[in-house]
Amino acid sequence: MITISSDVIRGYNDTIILCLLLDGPSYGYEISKKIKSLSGEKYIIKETTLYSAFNRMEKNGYVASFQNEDILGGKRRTYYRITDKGRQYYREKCEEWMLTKEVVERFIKRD
Amino acid sequence: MITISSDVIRGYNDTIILCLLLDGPSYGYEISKKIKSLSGEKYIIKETTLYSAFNRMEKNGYVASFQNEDILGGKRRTYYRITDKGRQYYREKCEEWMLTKEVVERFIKRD
DNA sequence: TATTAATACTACGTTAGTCGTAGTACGACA
DNA sequence: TGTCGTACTACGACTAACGTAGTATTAATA
Repeated sequence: MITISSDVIRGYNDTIILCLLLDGPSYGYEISKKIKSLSGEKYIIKETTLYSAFNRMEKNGYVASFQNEDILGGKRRTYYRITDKGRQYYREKCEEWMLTKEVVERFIKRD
Repeated sequence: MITISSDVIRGYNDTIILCLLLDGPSYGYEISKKIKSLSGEKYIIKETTLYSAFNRMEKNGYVASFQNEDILGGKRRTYYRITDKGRQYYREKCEEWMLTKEVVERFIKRD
């Protein structure tokens, strides 16, 4: 089965994560499961990649984190929510994606 | 004007270069001009990126280089031609592109 | 004819994202 | 009691792309 290598998806990890956060706050493990299932198991993000993306994006102000203090039989987690700045960044990356798609196809399609 | 950042196209530089070499042997400067014009100036590859891609791909056996000994008023250049292995790699990357496109759109489109 | 612009590279150290490996800790279930 | 799943964190390695700089030849222009 063909899967997606980290090299080719690299530029879109942040965008994918932000997109999933549009639905509401989430945390590492949940995000990684969602990426796996929504991609039809074609892309499995590495834990280290995911958590370093969270750190990077928090530094950049695209996401904000909080702890789930109200643990009702659950485990302690670090939740992330998307910020307004993150929403803006997401929209820009979507536009860039449309453009990238167009341009790459101009080269790819000529086979 | 929106342009394409190196981060998002990163995974496809080699594929784009190989694609242009399908037309026949070429060299650095020519490839960079072609990328610029074919992309509608939306993507301008850096010289260092381009030449290091050539080196990498030659090491991997995707391209082979030769000098233009027969200079007729032209400059000395290093030409690259795509190999069979490179053609195979190109085809694989095209398939991976189709898949990546599908998967990324699954996330991007939900806005 | 002198100078500038365009061509065609090469060298080198830096940065940033991903990776591999490893380890911690808690809860559920058998 | 032990294993599996969950939910992370730490750390060093790797590599593609970057910025900057410099070299050398040819073509165009003043």
